[in-house]
Amino acid sequence: MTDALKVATWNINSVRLRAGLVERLLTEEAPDVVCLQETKCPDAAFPEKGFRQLGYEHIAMKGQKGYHGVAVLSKRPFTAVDTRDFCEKGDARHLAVTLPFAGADVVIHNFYVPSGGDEPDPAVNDKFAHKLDFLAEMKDWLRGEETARPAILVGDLNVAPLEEDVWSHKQLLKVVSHTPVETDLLKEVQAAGGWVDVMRKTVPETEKLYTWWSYRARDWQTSNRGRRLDHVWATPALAPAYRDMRVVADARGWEKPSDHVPVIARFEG
DNA sequence: ATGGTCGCGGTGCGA
Repeated sequence: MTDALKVATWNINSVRLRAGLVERLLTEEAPDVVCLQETKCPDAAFPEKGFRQLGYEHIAMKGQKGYHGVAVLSKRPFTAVDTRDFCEKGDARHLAVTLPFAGADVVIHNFYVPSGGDEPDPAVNDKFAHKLDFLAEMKDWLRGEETARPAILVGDLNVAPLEEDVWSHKQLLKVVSHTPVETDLLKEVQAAGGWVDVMRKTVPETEKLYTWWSYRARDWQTSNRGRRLDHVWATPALAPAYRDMRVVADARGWEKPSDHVPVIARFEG
């Protein structure tokens, strides 16, 4: 007997404003699990009714007013829900749900890593210092016991680690999201836990791959100055179950879009 | 050419 699991991740940039877009994704793609970031919504105001009506009856959320916020919508019940307060700032940037897949309990981590502001110098920019601290804490925590089991990590990591994860490696070397200090640190997080960057199993590192296009471009599609800020990782125990993934780039052209698009990964075991 | 656009909450801040 084989089991299949379709996991989506999407920085929605206000779940209340774009609940209709989430419902469109649920209807058109029917993922088993959707991890949302930047919900910008207190838990009491989360627009869950429409999601439940579409069969996503299991909802974990960690919201805060106006900023950040993560949530997980699922067709399958959770056996556990946890959150960790990275950097002890009280920010809503992490949720971990556990659910059954192929006879085992799989942990799905949903992350919203701090964006880091404009100036890539931790000495003068507290937001960039926070981002580096957050990534360092991920590196220390997401290893050993935490990664010795089947687990998936998704989310907006706000770092485009590879040269072909940005429209111009050279022009973005001093731009927050692609500076060497960040890309090196993100690769250390990956290596420390043995995490596999499964998106790059489907699209080789030599090919461009983006999940985000700025609102500031006149025409996102024509200028196509994208970055891969959203990621799907799997532990070595789960990586063999990975099948494929798709970046739903069309969603950048939907009405009143988020600046990020969904990534949907499929596992079979 | 080094700008530009969003969402939130309430006219500035974070992304």
